[in-house]
Amino acid sequence: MTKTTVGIVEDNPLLAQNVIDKLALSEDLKVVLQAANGKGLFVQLQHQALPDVILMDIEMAEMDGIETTREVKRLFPLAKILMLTVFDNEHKLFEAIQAGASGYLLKDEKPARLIQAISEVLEGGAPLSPQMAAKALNLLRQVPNPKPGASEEEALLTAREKEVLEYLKLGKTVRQIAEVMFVSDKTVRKHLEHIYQKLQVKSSREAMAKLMK
Amino acid sequence: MTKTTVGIVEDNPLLAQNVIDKLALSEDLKVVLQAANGKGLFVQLQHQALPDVILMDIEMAEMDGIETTREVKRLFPLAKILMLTVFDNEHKLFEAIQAGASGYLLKDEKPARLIQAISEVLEGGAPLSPQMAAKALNLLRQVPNPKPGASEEEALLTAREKEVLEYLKLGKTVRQIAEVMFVSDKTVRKHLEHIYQKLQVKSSREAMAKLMK
DNA sequence: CAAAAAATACGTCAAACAGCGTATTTTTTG
DNA sequence: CAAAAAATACGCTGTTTGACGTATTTTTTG
Repeated sequence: MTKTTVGIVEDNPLLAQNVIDKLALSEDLKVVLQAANGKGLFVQLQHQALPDVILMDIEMAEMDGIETTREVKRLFPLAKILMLTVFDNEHKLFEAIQAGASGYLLKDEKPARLIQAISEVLEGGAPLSPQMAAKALNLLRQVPNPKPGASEEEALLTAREKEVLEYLKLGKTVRQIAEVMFVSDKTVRKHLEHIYQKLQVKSSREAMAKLMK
Repeated sequence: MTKTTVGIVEDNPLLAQNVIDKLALSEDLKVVLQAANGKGLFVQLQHQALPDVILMDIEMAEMDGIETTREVKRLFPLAKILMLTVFDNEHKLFEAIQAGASGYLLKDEKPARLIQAISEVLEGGAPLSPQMAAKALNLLRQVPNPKPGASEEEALLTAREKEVLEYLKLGKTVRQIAEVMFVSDKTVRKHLEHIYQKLQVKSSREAMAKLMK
Protein backbone atom coordinates (compact mmCIF):
# COMPACT_ATOMS: atom_id res chain seq x y z
CA MET A 1 0.00 0.00 0.00
CA THR A 2 1.28 3.43 -0.83
CA LYS A 3 1.51 6.03 1.89
CA THR A 4 -0.94 8.83 2.34
CA THR A 5 0.72 12.14 1.57
CA VAL A 6 0.17 15.02 3.93
CA GLY A 7 0.81 18.73 3.63
CA ILE A 8 1.14 21.12 6.56
CA VAL A 9 0.49 24.84 6.43
CA GLU A 10 1.38 26.46 9.72
CA ASP A 11 3.36 29.58 10.47
CA ASN A 12 4.55 28.63 13.89
CA PRO A 13 7.58 26.33 13.48
CA LEU A 14 7.13 24.84 16.90
CA LEU A 15 3.52 23.89 16.31
CA ALA A 16 4.34 22.60 12.86
CA GLN A 17 7.01 20.35 14.30
CA ASN A 18 4.57 19.25 16.94
CA VAL A 19 2.14 18.11 14.27
CA ILE A 20 4.88 16.38 12.32
CA ASP A 21 5.91 14.48 15.41
CA LYS A 22 2.37 13.32 15.93
CA LEU A 23 2.05 12.14 12.35
CA ALA A 24 5.35 10.32 12.58
CA LEU A 25 3.65 7.76 14.79
CA SER A 26 1.80 6.38 11.80
CA GLU A 27 3.46 4.19 9.22
CA ASP A 28 0.95 5.17 6.58
CA LEU A 29 1.55 8.87 6.55
CA LYS A 30 4.24 10.87 4.89
CA VAL A 31 4.62 14.62 5.16
CA VAL A 32 5.54 15.79 1.69
CA LEU A 33 4.88 19.48 1.93
CA GLN A 34 5.26 22.18 4.51
CA ALA A 35 4.54 25.86 4.20
CA ALA A 36 4.23 28.83 6.53
CA ASN A 37 1.19 30.33 4.81
CA GLY A 38 -0.93 30.31 1.68
CA LYS A 39 1.68 31.97 -0.48
CA GLY A 40 4.27 29.37 0.44
CA LEU A 41 1.80 26.60 -0.23
CA PHE A 42 1.02 27.74 -3.74
CA VAL A 43 4.66 28.21 -4.58
CA GLN A 44 5.32 24.63 -3.64
CA LEU A 45 2.26 23.32 -5.41
CA GLN A 46 3.70 24.58 -8.64
CA HIS A 47 6.29 21.88 -8.73
CA GLN A 48 4.79 19.09 -6.73
CA ALA A 49 1.54 17.20 -6.54
CA LEU A 50 -1.29 18.03 -4.22
CA PRO A 51 -1.01 15.96 -1.04
CA ASP A 52 -3.87 13.66 -0.22
CA VAL A 53 -4.69 15.76 2.80
CA ILE A 54 -3.67 19.26 3.86
CA LEU A 55 -3.58 20.26 7.50
CA MET A 56 -4.21 23.97 7.63
CA ASP A 57 -3.71 26.43 10.42
CA ILE A 58 -6.38 29.10 10.53
CA GLU A 59 -4.56 31.94 12.14
CA MET A 60 -1.72 32.94 9.84
CA ALA A 61 -0.24 36.17 8.65
CA GLU A 62 0.12 36.91 4.90
CA MET A 63 -2.65 34.66 3.64
CA ASP A 64 -4.74 33.04 6.31
CA GLY A 65 -6.16 29.52 6.43
CA ILE A 66 -9.63 30.43 5.29
CA GLU A 67 -8.49 32.37 2.28
CA THR A 68 -5.96 29.72 1.40
CA THR A 69 -8.56 27.01 1.70
CA ARG A 70 -10.89 28.83 -0.62
CA GLU A 71 -8.16 29.19 -3.19
CA VAL A 72 -6.97 25.61 -2.95
CA LYS A 73 -10.51 24.35 -3.40
CA ARG A 74 -10.98 26.60 -6.36
CA LEU A 75 -7.96 25.15 -8.06
CA PHE A 76 -8.35 21.61 -6.80
CA PRO A 77 -11.98 20.91 -6.09
CA LEU A 78 -11.21 17.48 -4.75
CA ALA A 79 -8.58 18.60 -2.26
CA LYS A 80 -9.14 17.48 1.30
CA ILE A 81 -8.36 20.11 3.88
CA LEU A 82 -8.38 19.71 7.63
CA MET A 83 -8.43 22.92 9.62
CA LEU A 84 -6.45 23.12 12.82
CA THR A 85 -7.00 25.86 15.34
CA VAL A 86 -6.43 26.78 18.94
CA PHE A 87 -9.62 28.77 19.21
CA ASP A 88 -13.11 27.38 18.94
CA ASN A 89 -14.57 30.37 17.22
CA GLU A 90 -17.97 29.78 15.73
CA HIS A 91 -17.65 32.36 13.03
CA LYS A 92 -14.34 31.00 11.83
CA LEU A 93 -15.79 27.52 11.77
CA PHE A 94 -18.56 28.69 9.52
CA GLU A 95 -16.20 30.49 7.23
CA ALA A 96 -13.89 27.51 7.02
CA ILE A 97 -16.72 25.21 6.10
CA GLN A 98 -17.95 27.63 3.49
CA ALA A 99 -14.44 27.82 2.15
CA GLY A 100 -14.48 24.09 1.66
CA ALA A 101 -12.77 22.57 4.67
CA SER A 102 -13.48 18.88 5.19
CA GLY A 103 -12.89 18.86 8.92
CA TYR A 104 -12.11 21.04 11.87
CA LEU A 105 -9.96 20.02 14.81
CA LEU A 106 -8.37 21.66 17.78
CA LYS A 107 -4.61 21.72 17.80
CA ASP A 108 -4.30 19.81 21.01
CA GLU A 109 -5.85 16.68 19.60
CA LYS A 110 -4.09 13.50 20.61
CA PRO A 111 -1.83 11.95 17.97
CA ALA A 112 -4.11 8.97 17.51
CA ARG A 113 -7.10 11.23 16.95
CA LEU A 114 -5.25 13.29 14.38
CA ILE A 115 -4.14 10.22 12.48
CA GLN A 116 -7.63 8.80 12.62
CA ALA A 117 -9.06 12.07 11.40
CA ILE A 118 -6.88 11.92 8.32
CA SER A 119 -8.18 8.54 7.33
CA GLU A 120 -11.72 9.65 8.00
CA VAL A 121 -11.29 12.52 5.62
CA LEU A 122 -10.00 10.23 2.91
CA GLU A 123 -13.05 8.05 3.33
CA GLY A 124 -15.35 10.97 2.77
CA GLY A 125 -16.06 11.63 6.42
CA ALA A 126 -15.79 14.91 8.27
CA PRO A 127 -13.81 14.72 11.46
CA LEU A 128 -14.91 17.37 13.88
CA SER A 129 -14.07 17.67 17.51
CA PRO A 130 -17.25 17.32 19.55
CA GLN A 131 -17.21 20.96 20.53
CA MET A 132 -16.91 21.94 16.89
CA ALA A 133 -19.66 19.57 15.89
CA ALA A 134 -21.89 21.15 18.49
CA LYS A 135 -21.23 24.57 17.02
CA ALA A 136 -21.88 23.29 13.52
CA LEU A 137 -25.22 21.89 14.56
CA ASN A 138 -25.99 25.12 16.27
CA LEU A 139 -25.39 26.99 13.06
CA LEU A 140 -27.58 24.58 11.18
CA ARG A 141 -30.41 25.20 13.62
CA GLN A 142 -30.28 28.93 13.74
CA VAL A 143 -29.47 29.97 10.24
CA PRO A 144 -32.51 29.60 8.07
CA ASN A 145 -30.66 31.06 5.12
CA PRO A 146 -27.01 31.95 5.64
CA LYS A 147 -26.19 30.84 2.14
CA PRO A 148 -25.94 33.34 -0.72
CA GLY A 149 -25.62 31.99 -4.23
CA ALA A 150 -25.61 28.23 -4.26
CA SER A 151 -23.54 26.93 -7.11
CA GLU A 152 -20.09 28.13 -6.48
CA GLU A 153 -19.27 24.74 -7.90
CA GLU A 154 -20.74 25.35 -11.28
CA ALA A 155 -18.22 28.12 -11.72
CA LEU A 156 -15.54 25.48 -11.75
CA LEU A 157 -16.84 24.07 -14.99
CA THR A 158 -15.62 25.06 -18.40
CA ALA A 159 -17.97 26.61 -20.93
CA ARG A 160 -18.44 23.39 -22.78
CA GLU A 161 -19.03 21.46 -19.59
CA LYS A 162 -21.68 23.92 -18.51
CA GLU A 163 -23.35 23.47 -21.85
CA VAL A 164 -23.46 19.72 -21.43
CA LEU A 165 -24.82 20.21 -17.94
CA GLU A 166 -27.61 22.41 -19.25
CA TYR A 167 -28.83 19.69 -21.54
CA LEU A 168 -28.45 17.16 -18.80
CA LYS A 169 -30.73 19.24 -16.62
CA LEU A 170 -33.29 19.19 -19.40
CA GLY A 171 -33.38 15.43 -19.14
CA LYS A 172 -31.57 14.71 -22.38
CA THR A 173 -29.63 11.52 -23.01
CA VAL A 174 -25.97 11.46 -23.91
CA ARG A 175 -26.84 10.78 -27.51
CA GLN A 176 -29.24 13.65 -27.76
CA ILE A 177 -26.69 15.98 -26.25
CA ALA A 178 -24.03 14.81 -28.66
CA GLU A 179 -26.32 15.50 -31.60
CA VAL A 180 -27.24 19.02 -30.69
CA MET A 181 -23.67 19.86 -29.80
CA PHE A 182 -22.34 18.38 -33.00
CA VAL A 183 -19.80 16.15 -31.29
CA SER A 184 -19.53 12.41 -30.73
CA ASP A 185 -21.14 10.77 -27.77
CA LYS A 186 -17.70 9.81 -26.52
CA THR A 187 -16.89 13.44 -26.14
CA VAL A 188 -20.03 14.14 -24.21
CA ARG A 189 -19.21 11.26 -21.92
CA LYS A 190 -15.77 12.64 -21.37
CA HIS A 191 -17.21 15.99 -20.49
CA LEU A 192 -19.53 14.27 -18.05
CA GLU A 193 -16.58 12.49 -16.48
CA HIS A 194 -14.99 15.82 -15.76
CA ILE A 195 -18.20 17.35 -14.55
CA TYR A 196 -18.79 14.58 -12.07
CA GLN A 197 -15.25 14.87 -10.87
CA LYS A 198 -15.58 18.55 -10.23
CA LEU A 199 -18.96 18.32 -8.62
CA GLN A 200 -17.88 15.29 -6.64
CA VAL A 201 -20.78 13.15 -7.65
CA LYS A 202 -21.06 9.75 -9.24
CA SER A 203 -24.11 9.98 -11.45
CA SER A 204 -26.22 12.32 -13.49
CA ARG A 205 -28.92 12.11 -10.87
CA GLU A 206 -26.62 13.19 -8.12
CA ALA A 207 -25.39 16.00 -10.28
CA MET A 208 -28.91 17.17 -10.99
CA ALA A 209 -29.85 16.87 -7.35
CA LYS A 210 -26.87 18.93 -6.39
CA LEU A 211 -27.70 21.62 -8.88
CA MET A 212 -31.32 22.00 -8.11
CA LYS A 213 -31.09 23.38 -4.66
CA MET B 1 -20.30 9.93 41.55
CA THR B 2 -23.87 9.24 40.65
CA LYS B 3 -24.63 7.33 37.55
CA THR B 4 -25.75 8.93 34.31
CA THR B 5 -29.34 8.00 33.58
CA VAL B 6 -30.23 6.91 30.08
CA GLY B 7 -33.53 6.48 28.29
CA ILE B 8 -34.05 4.38 25.20
CA VAL B 9 -36.80 4.88 22.67
CA GLU B 10 -36.72 2.14 20.09
CA ASP B 11 -39.50 0.04 18.68
CA ASN B 12 -37.44 -2.96 17.77
CA PRO B 13 -36.93 -5.01 20.95
CA LEU B 14 -33.85 -6.70 19.53
CA LEU B 15 -32.12 -3.44 18.70
CA ALA B 16 -33.14 -1.96 22.02
CA GLN B 17 -31.60 -4.90 23.84
CA ASN B 18 -28.54 -4.53 21.69
CA VAL B 19 -28.13 -0.96 22.83
CA ILE B 20 -28.72 -1.90 26.44
CA ASP B 21 -26.03 -4.55 26.19
CA LYS B 22 -23.58 -2.02 24.84
CA LEU B 23 -24.35 0.44 27.63
CA ALA B 24 -23.98 -2.29 30.22
CA LEU B 25 -20.25 -2.22 29.57
CA SER B 26 -20.01 1.09 31.34
CA GLU B 27 -20.16 1.40 35.11
CA ASP B 28 -21.37 4.96 34.90
CA LEU B 29 -24.53 4.40 32.94
CA LYS B 30 -27.92 3.24 34.04
CA VAL B 31 -30.88 2.65 31.77
CA VAL B 32 -33.88 3.99 33.64
CA LEU B 33 -36.43 4.26 30.91
CA GLN B 34 -37.39 2.33 27.82
CA ALA B 35 -40.18 2.99 25.36
CA ALA B 36 -41.22 1.72 21.95
CA ASN B 37 -42.17 5.13 20.58
CA GLY B 38 -42.98 8.72 21.46
CA LYS B 39 -46.32 7.87 23.04
CA GLY B 40 -44.73 5.38 25.35
CA LEU B 41 -42.02 7.82 26.28
CA PHE B 42 -44.45 10.53 27.32
CA VAL B 43 -46.56 8.14 29.34
CA GLN B 44 -43.51 7.16 31.32
CA LEU B 45 -42.31 10.71 31.72
CA GLN B 46 -45.47 11.48 33.63
CA HIS B 47 -44.29 9.60 36.65
CA GLN B 48 -40.56 9.63 36.38
CA ALA B 49 -37.80 12.12 35.83
CA LEU B 50 -36.23 12.91 32.49
CA PRO B 51 -33.07 10.83 31.97
CA ASP B 52 -29.80 12.69 31.47
CA VAL B 53 -29.66 11.44 27.92
CA ILE B 54 -32.22 9.90 25.63
CA LEU B 55 -31.22 7.59 22.81
CA MET B 56 -33.83 7.90 20.14
CA ASP B 57 -34.54 5.73 17.15
CA ILE B 58 -35.61 7.69 14.12
CA GLU B 59 -37.67 5.17 12.26
CA MET B 60 -40.63 4.27 14.43
CA ALA B 61 -44.31 3.74 13.91
CA GLU B 62 -46.88 5.69 15.93
CA MET B 63 -44.75 8.73 16.70
CA ASP B 64 -41.39 8.80 15.06
CA GLY B 65 -38.09 9.99 16.45
CA ILE B 66 -38.14 13.40 14.86
CA GLU B 67 -41.60 14.27 16.06
CA THR B 68 -40.87 12.90 19.49
CA THR B 69 -37.66 14.87 19.72
CA ARG B 70 -39.44 18.07 18.82
CA GLU B 71 -42.02 17.48 21.52
CA VAL B 72 -39.50 16.49 24.17
CA LYS B 73 -37.45 19.61 23.49
CA ARG B 74 -40.57 21.72 23.64
CA LEU B 75 -41.44 20.37 27.06
CA PHE B 76 -37.86 19.98 28.32
CA PRO B 77 -35.60 22.41 26.49
CA LEU B 78 -32.52 21.12 28.27
CA ALA B 79 -33.07 17.49 27.35
CA LYS B 80 -30.16 15.82 25.61
CA ILE B 81 -31.20 13.59 22.76
CA LEU B 82 -28.99 11.36 20.70
CA MET B 83 -30.50 10.08 17.49
CA LEU B 84 -29.75 6.56 16.37
CA THR B 85 -30.43 5.39 12.88
CA VAL B 86 -29.51 2.70 10.42
CA PHE B 87 -29.72 5.02 7.46
CA ASP B 88 -27.54 7.98 6.74
CA ASN B 89 -30.30 10.04 5.27
CA GLU B 90 -29.41 13.68 4.82
CA HIS B 91 -32.94 14.91 4.99
CA LYS B 92 -33.61 13.10 8.24
CA LEU B 93 -30.40 14.43 9.67
CA PHE B 94 -31.52 17.94 8.92
CA GLU B 95 -34.92 17.40 10.44
CA ALA B 96 -33.46 15.82 13.53
CA ILE B 97 -31.14 18.73 14.09
CA GLN B 98 -33.93 21.21 13.56
CA ALA B 99 -35.98 19.26 16.05
CA GLY B 100 -33.23 19.68 18.59
CA ALA B 101 -31.15 16.53 18.59
CA SER B 102 -27.72 16.88 20.18
CA GLY B 103 -26.05 14.14 18.20
CA TYR B 104 -26.58 11.68 15.44
CA LEU B 105 -25.06 8.21 15.31
CA LEU B 106 -25.44 5.09 13.26
CA LYS B 107 -26.81 2.11 15.07
CA ASP B 108 -23.83 -0.04 14.45
CA GLU B 109 -21.48 2.12 16.46
CA LYS B 110 -19.12 0.17 18.68
CA PRO B 111 -20.00 0.06 22.39
CA ALA B 112 -17.07 2.24 23.35
CA ARG B 113 -18.08 4.88 20.85
CA LEU B 114 -21.65 4.93 22.05
CA ILE B 115 -20.56 5.29 25.67
CA GLN B 116 -18.13 8.00 24.72
CA ALA B 117 -20.81 9.79 22.75
CA ILE B 118 -23.03 9.95 25.82
CA SER B 119 -20.38 11.67 27.86
CA GLU B 120 -19.66 14.04 25.00
CA VAL B 121 -23.28 15.07 24.93
CA LEU B 122 -23.26 15.74 28.64
CA GLU B 123 -20.23 17.93 28.22
CA GLY B 124 -21.96 20.03 25.64
CA GLY B 125 -20.45 18.33 22.63
CA ALA B 126 -22.20 16.92 19.59
CA PRO B 127 -21.17 13.40 18.72
CA LEU B 128 -21.66 12.70 15.06
CA SER B 129 -20.38 9.77 13.09
CA PRO B 130 -17.94 11.01 10.44
CA GLN B 131 -20.40 10.28 7.66
CA MET B 132 -23.05 12.28 9.46
CA ALA B 133 -20.66 15.11 10.15
CA ALA B 134 -19.85 15.24 6.47
CA LYS B 135 -23.51 15.51 5.63
CA ALA B 136 -24.01 18.19 8.23
CA LEU B 137 -21.20 20.24 6.74
CA ASN B 138 -22.69 19.71 3.36
CA LEU B 139 -25.97 21.10 4.54
CA LEU B 140 -24.20 24.04 6.10
CA ARG B 141 -22.54 24.81 2.81
CA GLN B 142 -25.62 24.84 0.70
CA VAL B 143 -28.49 25.26 3.07
CA PRO B 144 -31.23 23.42 1.30
CA ASN B 145 -34.99 23.86 1.21
CA PRO B 146 -36.37 20.69 2.71
CA LYS B 147 -39.74 21.68 1.35
CA PRO B 148 -41.51 19.36 -1.06
CA GLY B 149 -43.10 21.25 -3.89
CA ALA B 150 -46.43 19.91 -5.01
CA SER B 151 -47.25 20.05 -8.69
CA GLU B 152 -50.29 18.95 -10.54
CA GLU B 153 -48.78 15.91 -12.08
CA GLU B 154 -47.32 14.72 -8.87
CA ALA B 155 -50.86 14.53 -7.60
CA LEU B 156 -51.39 11.64 -9.96
CA LEU B 157 -48.90 9.57 -8.10
CA THR B 158 -49.64 7.28 -5.21
CA ALA B 159 -48.05 7.90 -1.81
CA ARG B 160 -45.44 5.28 -2.37
CA GLU B 161 -44.62 6.55 -5.82
CA LYS B 162 -44.17 10.04 -4.50
CA GLU B 163 -41.82 8.70 -1.91
CA VAL B 164 -39.72 7.00 -4.57
CA LEU B 165 -39.71 10.19 -6.52
CA GLU B 166 -38.44 12.17 -3.56
CA TYR B 167 -35.42 9.94 -3.26
CA LEU B 168 -34.91 10.07 -6.98
CA LYS B 169 -34.77 13.84 -6.78
CA LEU B 170 -32.10 13.52 -4.14
CA GLY B 171 -29.97 11.70 -6.67
CA LYS B 172 -30.25 8.27 -5.07
CA THR B 173 -29.79 5.04 -7.00
CA VAL B 174 -32.50 2.40 -7.21
CA ARG B 175 -30.62 0.28 -4.74
CA GLN B 176 -30.31 3.03 -2.21
CA ILE B 177 -33.98 3.80 -2.49
CA ALA B 178 -34.88 0.16 -2.05
CA GLU B 179 -32.81 -0.02 1.13
CA VAL B 180 -34.29 3.06 2.69
CA MET B 181 -37.79 1.97 1.83
CA PHE B 182 -37.35 -1.59 3.02
CA VAL B 183 -38.40 -3.14 -0.27
CA SER B 184 -36.59 -4.95 -3.04
CA ASP B 185 -35.05 -3.11 -5.92
CA LYS B 186 -37.52 -4.82 -8.21
CA THR B 187 -40.32 -3.08 -6.45
CA VAL B 188 -38.67 0.28 -6.76
CA ARG B 189 -38.20 -0.36 -10.46
CA LYS B 190 -41.85 -1.18 -10.78
CA HIS B 191 -42.77 2.01 -9.01
CA LEU B 192 -40.52 3.87 -11.38
CA GLU B 193 -42.22 2.25 -14.34
CA HIS B 194 -45.53 3.60 -13.14
CA ILE B 195 -44.10 6.99 -12.35
CA TYR B 196 -42.63 7.35 -15.81
CA GLN B 197 -45.90 6.27 -17.32
CA LYS B 198 -47.87 8.83 -15.36
CA LEU B 199 -45.45 11.65 -15.95
CA GLN B 200 -45.10 10.66 -19.57
CA VAL B 201 -41.33 10.47 -19.53
CA LYS B 202 -38.84 7.77 -20.36
CA SER B 203 -36.03 8.22 -17.88
CA SER B 204 -35.19 9.43 -14.42
CA ARG B 205 -33.51 12.47 -15.89
CA GLU B 206 -36.58 13.50 -17.79
CA ALA B 207 -38.64 12.97 -14.68
CA MET B 208 -36.31 15.13 -12.64
CA ALA B 209 -36.23 17.77 -15.33
CA LYS B 210 -39.99 17.86 -15.43
CA LEU B 211 -40.21 18.27 -11.69
CA MET B 212 -37.64 20.95 -11.25
CA LYS B 213 -39.11 23.91 -12.93
C1' DC C 1 6.34 31.46 -28.35
C1' DA C 2 5.93 27.58 -25.14
C1' DA C 3 3.29 25.42 -21.71
C1' DA C 4 -1.15 24.43 -19.91
C1' DA C 5 -5.93 23.71 -20.36
C1' DA C 6 -9.77 22.40 -22.97
C1' DA C 7 -12.11 19.95 -26.49
C1' DT C 8 -12.27 16.20 -29.28
C1' DA C 9 -12.45 11.05 -29.97
C1' DC C 10 -11.94 5.84 -29.46
C1' DG C 11 -12.25 1.40 -26.87
C1' DT C 12 -13.47 -1.61 -23.10
C1' DC C 13 -15.85 -3.17 -18.96
C1' DA C 14 -19.05 -3.49 -15.31
C1' DA C 15 -22.88 -1.48 -13.23
C1' DA C 16 -27.23 0.64 -13.51
C1' DC C 17 -31.35 1.39 -15.87
C1' DA C 18 -35.82 0.88 -18.47
C1' DG C 19 -39.35 -2.00 -20.55
C1' DC C 20 -42.14 -6.01 -20.49
C1' DG C 21 -44.52 -9.95 -18.65
C1' DT C 22 -46.28 -12.27 -14.63
C1' DA C 23 -48.01 -12.99 -9.99
C1' DT C 24 -49.10 -12.72 -4.96
C1' DT C 25 -50.42 -10.05 -1.01
C1' DT C 26 -52.40 -5.74 1.18
C1' DT C 27 -55.08 -1.88 1.21
C1' DT C 28 -58.66 0.92 -0.35
C1' DT C 29 -63.10 1.73 -1.72
C1' DG C 30 -67.78 1.36 -3.59
C1' DC D 1 -68.20 -8.08 1.31
C1' DA D 2 -66.35 -7.96 -3.36
C1' DA D 3 -63.96 -5.49 -6.79
C1' DA D 4 -60.33 -2.37 -7.77
C1' DA D 5 -56.07 -0.29 -6.80
C1' DA D 6 -51.69 -0.38 -4.83
C1' DA D 7 -47.63 -2.54 -3.19
C1' DT D 8 -44.74 -6.21 -3.40
C1' DA D 9 -41.56 -9.32 -6.05
C1' DC D 10 -39.12 -12.18 -9.79
C1' DG D 11 -37.12 -12.86 -14.41
C1' DC D 12 -35.52 -11.52 -18.87
C1' DT D 13 -33.48 -8.40 -22.36
C1' DG D 14 -31.40 -4.77 -24.47
C1' DT D 15 -29.72 -0.02 -23.61
C1' DT D 16 -27.39 3.54 -21.19
C1' DT D 17 -24.23 5.08 -18.16
C1' DG D 18 -19.93 5.75 -15.55
C1' DA D 19 -15.01 4.78 -14.95
C1' DC D 20 -10.92 3.60 -16.86
C1' DG D 21 -7.04 4.45 -20.22
C1' DT D 22 -5.11 6.73 -24.27
C1' DA D 23 -4.39 10.21 -27.76
C1' DT D 24 -4.75 14.16 -31.06
C1' DT D 25 -6.08 18.80 -32.06
C1' DT D 26 -7.43 23.43 -30.70
C1' DT D 27 -7.55 27.24 -27.56
C1' DT D 28 -5.98 29.87 -23.79
C1' DT D 29 -2.60 31.95 -21.17
C1' DG D 30 1.69 33.27 -18.95
